[in-house]
Amino acid sequence: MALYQEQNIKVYNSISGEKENFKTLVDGYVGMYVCGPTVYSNVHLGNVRTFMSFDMVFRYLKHLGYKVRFVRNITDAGHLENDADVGEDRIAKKARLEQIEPMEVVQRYTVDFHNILNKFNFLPPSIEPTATGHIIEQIEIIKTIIDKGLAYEVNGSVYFDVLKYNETKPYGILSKRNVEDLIHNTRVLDGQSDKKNPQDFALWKKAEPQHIMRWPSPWSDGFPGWHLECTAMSTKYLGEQFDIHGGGMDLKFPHHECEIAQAEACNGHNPVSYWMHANMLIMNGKKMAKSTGNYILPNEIFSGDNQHITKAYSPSVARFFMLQAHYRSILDFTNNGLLASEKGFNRLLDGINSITDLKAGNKSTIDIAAWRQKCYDAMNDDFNSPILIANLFEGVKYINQIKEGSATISASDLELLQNTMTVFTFDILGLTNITKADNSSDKLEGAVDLLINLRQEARANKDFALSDKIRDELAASGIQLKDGKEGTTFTTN
RNA sequence: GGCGUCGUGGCCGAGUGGCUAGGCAGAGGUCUGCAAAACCUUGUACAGCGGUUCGAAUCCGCUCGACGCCUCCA
Repeated sequence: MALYQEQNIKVYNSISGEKENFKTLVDGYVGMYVCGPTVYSNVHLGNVRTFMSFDMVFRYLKHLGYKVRFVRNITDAGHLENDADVGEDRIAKKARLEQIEPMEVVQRYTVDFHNILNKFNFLPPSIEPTATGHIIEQIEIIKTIIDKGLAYEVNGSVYFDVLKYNETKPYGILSKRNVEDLIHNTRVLDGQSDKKNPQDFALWKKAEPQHIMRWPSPWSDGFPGWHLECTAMSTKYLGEQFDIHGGGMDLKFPHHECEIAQAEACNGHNPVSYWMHANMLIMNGKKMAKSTGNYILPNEIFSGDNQHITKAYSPSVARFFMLQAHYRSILDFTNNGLLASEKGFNRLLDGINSITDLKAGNKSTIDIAAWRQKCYDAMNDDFNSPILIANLFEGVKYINQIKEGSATISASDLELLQNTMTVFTFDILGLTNITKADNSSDKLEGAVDLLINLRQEARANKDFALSDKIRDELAASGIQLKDGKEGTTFTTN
């Protein structure tokens, strides 16, 4: 029996606004699509948070024994500067600014994206398709929607007819908007005279003569609309209906709303069982966004080279910081928050790393099985990582109590404790055991051990001037000695 | 203006109609030659005003405030 059959998983569905029991379309399998980045500049920390939330979801579902096909696309074309649908393609604009080929921009920032995600210990998705690799599929969908009378062509561009669609299927079910409001509240921008109505959106755009990124189509040489890419790729790899569609909260409208409309128009049914939206990472109380300049790059966190932070933080500390908040909550990025997370994370690792020193007794004074289930309950409740982390600290408390002798544990429970701590911390939360890796530098360890021994001798001889000199000078070069019951250890920073 | 989310103790951040979130910081203690570290214990709370209820910080209404979306954005 697979783990997922033993657990009662609830997922918050954006479309209903409620936590729902998680039931997959095909038993044992999960199809999950997440909107990936537009690769026109370096990925910032806010982007990372969204992808990290779904990395955690992916990891947990896999842990539960589901066979998960996780598709996360790369948007490498079709993303317009503004939604009047008259803007320039973002990639093409960047290419012209930097005097390089559009695909060079795509390549550079795709590599950057993967590098950053690797540093954060992301699992690779099952499939990572690109928009430009699916032009044919997108054209086919447009043809179908036109045939059904829900899209129209004007001057080589094709637009989705929102009002026509709304006559049979409600437009706005995800973002809780109605077309009436949209008509009254959509800003009228210059240059969108091609559209019948301002709320219509582009499925295909004719390329202007100077536009470099272009593909042939029945309507014009041009490029596909942004919303259509995700419909084409999710349909191709996950089918007309699949289990989970994720993305940032800011994509709810219009992007995901348009996806629903396109899929309904093309295939005749709702494409997605569970819509999941990760909330924003903010800084200085404002949304982190490339377009406003209010953002921090992951590499700046690793190097400490940013005005908003006082020191460098490891990727795992940043990951821990973000997972300490629920994925549906807004999270405020602060230096104090990271400092607190760093200390807490180190405490968690110290606890885990000392499990191997614990000695089993005859019986357990702690109910490990119940505690383990609490860890599952936390994740089952809409992937509540903050509660899980609170439970892991409860585990650290158990470890310390056993170490101190105020609690005892049986051999089988000890194994369960260790397994639970490591599985949830490393496999599911995706954190890495950085202190262990750092201290495995053998040469340093040998040298410091020598000094530790010299200091012990000095202390035995009550030569505290020498012992303190060794301690202080090591500290000055970033090596901190820790006197414990079992002898002296050290950490580097 | 419309739609939506939120307002928790010094800070971050969960959750909940009655029963400890957790982390960091603070306080006390254990250990130590002294420290540091580590560990143990621990106080302070649910924006304001009304209402529902035996009971609300948790539900409802209003007020104030913050943020997001409504235009590209994870």
